[in-house]
Amino acid sequence: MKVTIRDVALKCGVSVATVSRVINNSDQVTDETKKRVMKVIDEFGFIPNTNARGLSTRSTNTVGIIVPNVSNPFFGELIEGAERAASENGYQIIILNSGYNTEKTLRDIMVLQSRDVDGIIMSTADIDEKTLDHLHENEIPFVLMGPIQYKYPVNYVSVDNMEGARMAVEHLVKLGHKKIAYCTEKYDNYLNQLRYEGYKKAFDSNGLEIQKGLYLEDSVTENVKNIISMNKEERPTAIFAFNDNIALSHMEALERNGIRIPEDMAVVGFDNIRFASYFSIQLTTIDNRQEEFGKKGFEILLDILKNDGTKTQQIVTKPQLVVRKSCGSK
Amino acid sequence: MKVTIRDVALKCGVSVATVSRVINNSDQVTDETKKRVMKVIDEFGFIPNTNARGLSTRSTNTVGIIVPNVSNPFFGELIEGAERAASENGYQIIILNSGYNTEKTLRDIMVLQSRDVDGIIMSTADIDEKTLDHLHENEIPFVLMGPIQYKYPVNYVSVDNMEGARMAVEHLVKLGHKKIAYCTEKYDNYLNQLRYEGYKKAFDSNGLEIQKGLYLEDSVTENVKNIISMNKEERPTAIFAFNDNIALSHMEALERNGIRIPEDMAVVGFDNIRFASYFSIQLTTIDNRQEEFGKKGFEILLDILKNDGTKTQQIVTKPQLVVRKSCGSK
DNA sequence: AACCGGAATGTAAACGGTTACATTTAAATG
DNA sequence: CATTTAAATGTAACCGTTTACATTCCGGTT
Repeated sequence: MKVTIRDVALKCGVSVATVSRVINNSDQVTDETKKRVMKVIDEFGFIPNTNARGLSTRSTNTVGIIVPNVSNPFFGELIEGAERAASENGYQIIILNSGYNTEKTLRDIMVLQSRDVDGIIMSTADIDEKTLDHLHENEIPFVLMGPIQYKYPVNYVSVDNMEGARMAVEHLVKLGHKKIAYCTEKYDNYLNQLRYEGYKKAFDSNGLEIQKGLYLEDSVTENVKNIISMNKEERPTAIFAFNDNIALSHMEALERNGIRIPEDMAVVGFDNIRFASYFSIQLTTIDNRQEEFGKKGFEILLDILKNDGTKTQQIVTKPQLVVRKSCGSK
Repeated sequence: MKVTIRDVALKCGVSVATVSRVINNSDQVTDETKKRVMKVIDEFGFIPNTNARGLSTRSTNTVGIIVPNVSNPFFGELIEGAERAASENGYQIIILNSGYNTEKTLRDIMVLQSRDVDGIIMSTADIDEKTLDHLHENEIPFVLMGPIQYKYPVNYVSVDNMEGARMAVEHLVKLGHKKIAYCTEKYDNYLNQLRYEGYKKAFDSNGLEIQKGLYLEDSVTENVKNIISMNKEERPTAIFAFNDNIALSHMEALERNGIRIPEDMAVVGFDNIRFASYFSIQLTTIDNRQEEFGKKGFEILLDILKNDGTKTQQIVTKPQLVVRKSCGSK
């Protein structure tokens, strides 16, 4: 049977209130009794029940994290950063996997609500207006990982996506590329929009025109089939991929078709996932490691919780170009 | 303010018991009242509080998962499999990141206890005798992912590690290799022991002797330095790595030193992590994908919880060799 | 010796659900 | 129409904490 605060109190010959005071180390209990109670707590292996505690204090020292895919190391890093920061502050995290599904995301939020989490950290990948409305109406403290547009200001932390894309494409332009494909995967969202803006900006500021037919948003196989079917005139000499995963799968498919990287095709990604640095891959990309963001995200949340959450914070970090070998430079 | 079951009851003009029956869809409430209550629940956006519920039922429909490193996709997959299975059965999971730290693991277990989780799924990577004793004494239902030795039988699911290692090395032997290094990273544990057993077995059954000095357990840099310092006589022609991560980092370091894979050195890994299949990597390895295990693990746990947990289950799956290009065969 | 005040401790009502048991309701039976 | 019975609903105790408020204790003042 589970040992409760009452068992401890009984054994010590004190009241539950006193035991409660001891485990919350209140200063209004004698050292002598504190010691006595502690001894019994140890002896009994008493662990205070967090749920009961939360029920009475309305705070569970828990924050929820919702990501689209836990097995994607990109999000794994985000979680790790947040978990570490949380842990250091005596908070625990509950992780939910939304599977890139907005419906499930909303359900996940309710699950977290039903557990009295103090706040939520979420990736923007699977959030829609309805979800934001729900968060707003229910006055749930939350921080988003990624940029967002909404009728009210929200807390978020993100890299400057437009600028990152611009830098990536600028890098290609500086290397002499003029036909640069934009490869994505039907990411019909704000993020894609921002990065595409950056892509355009790089062209504009260099007085270049974007070729027709180089916005590729089908499956990788389709895109690559498309590319190899182009004649020398049309075929891009470089690819800017929406993210590293897309870059890598395109690289793989291209190589399978005898197109060498970087000799025949330069490639830049976005995110700088861990594998991008692997010797045999060596992807040039924009740094967007999530661990730091996870940490920052939690800190903002904590700030909201401790102080009051009246003002929102937006943190946008400056992107960094990581030059490796996939563009042939260096 | 948060809306409670009492608010709903009041508004409907029924008792809390009835509302409770509705949300638990008990069959002893009229369709008519059920409908009426439901409407108010919707209208109010009432979400039953899981913690309060758990407090009175002693069951939270939650299982905890403890892994050493969430940002490692190997564990990510494990989590994903478990999360999916849990979700399908109306369970939620709390994920804790132990950071390969046995002390933190024990603390994590207590955290989960304090939250009244129904059971725990854990990787064996950071478990010691003391932890197992704690689990045992506190009668916590748990399932381990990986093999284990303990004075009592425990539930676990694992690939047959010895057999997997044997198959991997056998593959190398069949390709004509006689000097095969065993590369690990101070994994001074049961898993390593098992895989090393398999390594030996492959030698034994083929009437071969293991060369001296080919058990490499330093850092990657050290190991590779060690290898390239060997003369043609001693230098291994193949590597069996404790896992894919170690295989990959050795491959990278070797290539950096001008040793080509597979021409100069054949490599086999263990685990078949996702990146092992990448075109430019093409690592031959033993399949040990965790998603299926996560699922199985949860199912065992569920079985323990629903029925009673008197008998333990050990599931050991047959390993599968995945032949790619890192050994030059094919 | 009576009194005071602050520190230590105790009492009991929350927190938001569930559920055994009690009660009401309504239909079925003689 | 009175009685029985089963179904629907209500009452209140309980799950394990916290905490406002009440009480006791004890040394210090007059």
